[in-house]
This record gives sequence, structure tokens and C-alpha cells, in this order.
Amino acid sequence: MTEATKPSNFIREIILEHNRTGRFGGKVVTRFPPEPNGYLHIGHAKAISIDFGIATEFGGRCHLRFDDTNPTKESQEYVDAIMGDIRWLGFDWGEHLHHASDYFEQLYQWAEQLVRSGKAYVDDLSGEEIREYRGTLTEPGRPSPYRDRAVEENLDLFRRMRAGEFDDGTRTLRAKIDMASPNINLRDPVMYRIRKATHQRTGDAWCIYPMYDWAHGESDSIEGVTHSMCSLEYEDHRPLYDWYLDALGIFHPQQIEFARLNLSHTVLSKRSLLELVEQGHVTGWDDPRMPTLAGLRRRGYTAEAIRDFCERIGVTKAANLVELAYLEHCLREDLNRRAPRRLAVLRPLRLVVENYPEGQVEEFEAINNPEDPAAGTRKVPFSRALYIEQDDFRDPAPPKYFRLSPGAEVRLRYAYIVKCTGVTRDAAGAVTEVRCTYDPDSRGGDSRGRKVKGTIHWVSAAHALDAEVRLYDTLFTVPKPDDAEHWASVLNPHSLETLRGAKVERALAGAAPGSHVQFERTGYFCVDARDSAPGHLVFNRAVGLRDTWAKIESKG
RNA sequence: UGGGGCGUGGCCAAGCGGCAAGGCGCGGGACUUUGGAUCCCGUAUUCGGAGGUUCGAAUCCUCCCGCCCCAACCA
Repeated sequence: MTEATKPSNFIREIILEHNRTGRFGGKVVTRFPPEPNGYLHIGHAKAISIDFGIATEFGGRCHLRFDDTNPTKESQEYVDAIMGDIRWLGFDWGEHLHHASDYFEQLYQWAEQLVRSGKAYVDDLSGEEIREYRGTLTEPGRPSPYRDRAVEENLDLFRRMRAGEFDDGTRTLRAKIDMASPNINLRDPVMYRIRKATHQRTGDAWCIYPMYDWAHGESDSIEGVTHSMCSLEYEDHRPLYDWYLDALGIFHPQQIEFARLNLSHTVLSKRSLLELVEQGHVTGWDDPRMPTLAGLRRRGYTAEAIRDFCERIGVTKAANLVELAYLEHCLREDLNRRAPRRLAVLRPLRLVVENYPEGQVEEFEAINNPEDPAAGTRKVPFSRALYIEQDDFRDPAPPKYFRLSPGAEVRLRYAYIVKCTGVTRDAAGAVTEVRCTYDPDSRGGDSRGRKVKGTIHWVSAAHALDAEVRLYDTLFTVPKPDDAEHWASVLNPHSLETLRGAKVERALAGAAPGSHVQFERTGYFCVDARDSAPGHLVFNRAVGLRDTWAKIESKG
């Protein structure tokens, strides 16, 4: 998309205005600040696209900064996963990998500065008491009895907090702002709490840790961030963000808030995602049903499709719930252009071509990608015994059904036109084999002017490879699982269907883990990067093809 | 009942006083050796509501209604 056709958004307008007035001297520095306490999900992809996208667009840079201020919830596993996911998405922070923990000493010195200027004090209230004193949404809070301690006493106590003289939870450092503020964030927010925990980066160097509000703006300032984009729930925090910066008199970035992404049929809160993993509803953070980048990648989503999606949904401050169909559309559009086509039968039904010589094999040339001539062609073997999709045979045929049924003609893609001559059923009446005859004159599938509406895919029984195919559906049965009493009640029991008897064409033999392919007439699949092996092919369905027949059939 | 935001078609979203972009979805058609792709056509006399200002309002003013967020020593 070019500059000219890119739709405007309010963030670009704010920056354009800053550039016009010279507020930041034309500089644009942004940052993506994940807390390493979980995996990145599609919602983060939106934030990443905005943070890195805006920086690139305005010739600036974007930092990656881990907001690691809470050692009890963070870990190196998450740090590594987050960096891998951002790189995979296609973004680069260059030399600018930072951590809030890099600034712990500076933050501490600044805190002492606020204590000395009478803008912060040590409070002995317990967590519960602090909550009581804070008041409610409609009633003002009351000052802590420790609020007016002398500067020297505060300084002494704060230093001893750092020195480890006090137990967890016994004291905090608080900013002295306004206990009656209608904005609860300004009612003497906690700046430091005591946590005798080992931090994944600073080890045991600290036992007091800064709160988000006290670390974020200051970190932005240290790094020279000009535009600090975050989600709407931080809007109420902006006055505090500004207050700290002004109290310190340091470089003052602009915080800008936008609406976070909500996607239908899934949950995006870290708490819910963690529960799905820990309670075993999914196999892990990278389960293909998860909205995490790791899950989407394994499912078969491409970075390009996700970036395109983030670009297309736009940026506003209005609450939103984007339909999953939109994300799926972006994937199909990308894979339609790039994924090689293959023939694969998911639920095999034996088809015998009665008049085709036993033991004869011929090869037909198949197009790898009609959207990309450069992708070339391949040979697919044909013989007397084939497998076709169970869905491609019906007896009797419903109205407008163009596939195989007794007496009907259909084209076997790239091969011949065949006519169904009969079926074999088991004792229970289920079809076990379909028989047909082929027309030798239709070699290659040429209909010679005849009308053959249906074309179905097939695979030669003797040449086919066995494969496991995993069909995924949404994790939840409703568009807004967060509206349910608990999302567990709307979990989709059929979110995964494993097909172990699939038959795929031999060209798929060496399919590389993580590679994408379109199974003709079925959907886009991805070779499972974790479970697929040379002798045991495993394909994940990323998204199905648009299915017009399913639509016709469901309408009756 | 306090504070901060937001309300444009089923979903996302342009629009910034001159007479409702676009995408997704949906419906119809063309084409088709993927019922895929592609291509056409259709889909808001109206912008949460009511007043007002103006020659003219989704855009300005007033009031009302609805929705979201905030009372962790989480981020």
C-alpha cells in the first residue's frame, strides 16, 4: 500500500501535527513493551504492527522493551518466545533491545529524588488497608496515617526497604498526589513494593520492584521514545504517566491510546490463554487452535497474512469485535498466491475403474499453482484402483450435486472422465467401494465439448502415501466467549478432528515441516512442525477453501 | 450517583460544513479441468436519538440514550 492510498488514522494525524509544530523535532521513536509473562497473540500483532509500522513509516525506529518489573510472573521462556515471534512476524528492533530492569538503578535514584522533594513517601499500610483507604469510584480516599512522614524518615525507610530490612508486603513507596482525585490512579499510587524474589535478569540484586506506572514512562523517557502507544485501558493512567515525568522534569514522551483487538470465537486475555494451557484444554501455547502467534504459525498462518490483517482492520478508539472470517480471508488471499496445489483424499473411498487395464499406470501432468505459472508442473500417477473423497459420492444424489452418484459422470482432475456404474455395500448398507468406467478419449480430463460439471480429486491407491490430517475448528462455539458465564462452558468439543487414514499424492513425500500446501478442493494445510516426520506425515488444516456447495446444501 | 473513553450498513472502517470511500460478509450473474481463484452487479435516502445553528450538518452547538474501561503491593 502506498502512502497516498493508506487510509488515515488518528495516530498518524497526531504525529503529523507534532511534526508540523516541531514538538519532537520531527523524530519518531516508538516501542513495543511486552511483559514476559505469556506468549504473544494476534492482539499483540496489532500493537506490534502499529508500533513498528508507524516508526518505519515516519523514518524513525521502534524499540523492543521487556516490561519486566514483576519477577514472580516472568520467565526467560517467554522472553525467548516473544523475540522469536516478533522476528517471525517480520519486524526488527535492531540494536534496541531493552528491559525495564536495565533502568532499575536509575529508577531508584529518581525515586529518592521524589522522596527528597516531598513527592513520595514510605507507607506502612498493608495491602488490604491501602485498598480501604483508597476509597471507591464514588467516594474519595483518605490519607494514610504515614502520609506526612518527614523527608529524612522516608529516605531512611526507603533505603532500608532496598537493603532488604523489611518483609514482603510490609511497606511500599507511594507517590504523594491526591487521595481525593476522581481518577483513582492519582490516589497516591504505589511506586515500589517489596518482593524478595529472584528476577530472571537481575537475580537477587533487588528486593524492591517498581510498579508499571512508575517504570513505564520513565523507561520511555530514558530511551527517547517520542510516541508511546498503548491500549485504551491506559487512558486513565496518562495523567499519572505525565505526573511522574513532570515531577522529575525529564524528557516527556506522548502516550497515545488505541482500542485493542478483539477477535470473534476466541479469547485474548492472558489469563484465559494461560488457563487454556494449564488446564489442558489445548496441548500448549503453540496448539494450532490457539490465537497465539506460535499457535497461528503452527496452524499454517503466514506472517504476511497476519500483517495484512493488522493493516486492514485499522486503528481507532472504538470498541471492536473483528470477525474471524476476516483473518481467514487474509490467509486465503496470501496462500492462494503462494501455496502449491496437491491432491489429497482426507476420507478415502475406494473407486475402481472397471475398464482400465489391471497393472497399468500412466502419469498425468498437474499444475502446481494456477496463480503462478513459474511454480511449474508435476506428474501424478493414475491406475485402476483409486481413492476419492467420501463426500464426492452420494446415492442418491441431492439436487445440484455435481459429483459422483450412480449413473453420473464426473471428471477425475487431470485424468479421465468416468461414469459411475455401481457400488458395493457392507452388511450395514454403507458404501465400501464405487465402480466406474472411464472414457479413453477424455485423456487428461478433456471433456471434448461434453458438459461435465463436476471435477473431483483422487489419488492412486497403489501410489498414495498415508498421512494424518488434523482438522481444526474454532476453540469456542460462540462469537464472544467472554460473554459466557465462563468460557469453559462454550468450549467447542469438536475443535479438533484427527483423520488418520488420509491418502495423499506422492509429491508430498518430502514436504518440509512448516511448509504450506493447498489440497485441491479442500483447503490450505501446513505440515505440522512438531509432529510430522518423513515416515509419518501430519498436516494441519489452516483454513478451508470457500465452499459454495456446503452453502447450497445447507440452504436446503 | 465519580472519572476517562466510544457510538457511521451483519463485522472492520474512511469521512474533519457541500450533499455517505473501501475491505470482510451476504445475495445475484459471468467464467472455470479446484462448486477454488478471477470478473461484473447489488447490499446505509442515511450516520445512537431529539432539538438547534446554517443556503447546506455524519461533520458545529445543546440535551438525552447506549456501550466500554478504572477501586492489584498485575501489566
